[in-house]
Amino acid sequence: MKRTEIKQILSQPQIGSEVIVKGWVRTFRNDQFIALNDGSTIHNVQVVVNAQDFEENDLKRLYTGTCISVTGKVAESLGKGQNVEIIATQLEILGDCDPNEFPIQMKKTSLEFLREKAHLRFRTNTFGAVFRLRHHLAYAVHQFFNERGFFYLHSPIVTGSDAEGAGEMFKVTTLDLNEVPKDENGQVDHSQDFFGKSANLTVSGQLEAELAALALGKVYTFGPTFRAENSNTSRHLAEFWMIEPEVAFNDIIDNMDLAEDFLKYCLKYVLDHAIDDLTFLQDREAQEDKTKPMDERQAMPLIDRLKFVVENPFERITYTEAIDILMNSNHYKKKKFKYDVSWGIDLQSEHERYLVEKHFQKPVIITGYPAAIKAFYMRLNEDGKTVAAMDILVPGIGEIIGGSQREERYEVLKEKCAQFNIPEDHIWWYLETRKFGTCPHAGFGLGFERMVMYATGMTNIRDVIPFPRTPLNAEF
RNA sequence: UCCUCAGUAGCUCAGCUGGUUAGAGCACAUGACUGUUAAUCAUGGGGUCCCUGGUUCGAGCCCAGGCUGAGGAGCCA
Repeated sequence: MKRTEIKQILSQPQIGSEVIVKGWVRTFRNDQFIALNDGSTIHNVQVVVNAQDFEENDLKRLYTGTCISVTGKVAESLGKGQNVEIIATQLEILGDCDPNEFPIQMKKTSLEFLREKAHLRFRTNTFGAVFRLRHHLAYAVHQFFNERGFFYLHSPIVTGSDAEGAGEMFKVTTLDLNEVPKDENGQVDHSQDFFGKSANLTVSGQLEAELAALALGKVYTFGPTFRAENSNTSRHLAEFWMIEPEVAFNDIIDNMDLAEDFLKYCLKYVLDHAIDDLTFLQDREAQEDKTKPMDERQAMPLIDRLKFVVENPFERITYTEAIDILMNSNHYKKKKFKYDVSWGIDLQSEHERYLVEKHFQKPVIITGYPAAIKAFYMRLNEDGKTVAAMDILVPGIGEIIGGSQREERYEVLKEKCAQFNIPEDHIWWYLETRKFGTCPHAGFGLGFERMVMYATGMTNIRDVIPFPRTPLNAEF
């Protein structure tokens, strides 16, 4: 007989049928009731063992974490906490779990502690819920694009390009680091390296996605991305997953529509497919909030927040309007901003938070940033001083999406390269697409973990990726 | 990288103005109970007070340096 997953037993119970369930003990209460979880759902199934039917020595091995296989009959529960339970007839211990060594307990443990036990934290309700939700979101990403005729493009992870300037890069080399070959100028001689030139881990698949979009029409990337920045925040990782759609013939308005539809689709998908896990995380957040001061608590419960985003249009404003709102705010007049506001500045975190969390209290799309503070490939507007860039800001997270209409005009792009000190021979292949059948196109980048944070309500990005890579942390 | 805060039992934490043998809850062991819901009750074992150095008659507590973690900032997704 094959095992039945707990999710199925709980959702479609067949009273009286014999089943085999396998999983990990969460609690063993009253020497009689096992709360068993197999990961298929946040919920446990209650297994009832009558002491006289089993070896006492076996029952003594049932600790939190013990892996067991149970044969038994599905029955209506006599207790109050559950509808069905399994009356055990056979019990096999598959894996013992010494409670004196196993660090995970059913009582509260801090996320910081569990982060140091990354190999075991999957066994907690919280991380079980988070990683099931992460899966659903990833699936929703592919489904969204597939339904709209996009092609999934695998952009390279190792790249010889260092032109994007999106951040510090991790070097990839097979040179002997103890005896690095040098050229006549005393520089590292990468001609002897694996690729015959210096290579790095990618910081973005965008440029490659543009190449493909200018032939396939609509593409998206969804893969790991690496930044060697020494960032120590709850919103940054050295290795994270990024989604980058790129669409030929789209302008900045189409781009905004796509991004808004995309976010709403993914959040609606988890509302429709993972409500149990969301409910657990919502309750967890509510518990957590009770320990916080009033002004740090969530204004809305998690599920309501997600529904609100799904059901309401995002606010769309220009950078210039954003600056006006900030300068006319009481907050500004009372000099509560640490950084001053004037046209031309890069918006600081405090400014973005004010706009999103205080002024609009909903997701906001800001467009038309000054050209000087944005990347070289963004399309110059007719005013000659702003670019067709867009950032989507959400409450609690800040920037979740950054995108733009791309500069498709060869001469303008060459001029921008010169302004940004990007040697043309480094990205000659990118420039060639503007020479051979160029067309307007647009795209954006979304940090997948930021979306997982928003959907789960988790407040530290290290808790929404299985094995977070951050400065000084690559143990697992 | 900068600023702030923290580090005490396996976990979550308390520890007064520097003063005798460092505490609680959970976990664990033993026993009781046996339809429990993070079961409950009783008893018990369990400590490199982050590390190094200093001040002091005396340091978990004060000082200096370091390590680690968290929050915020910058960079960004």
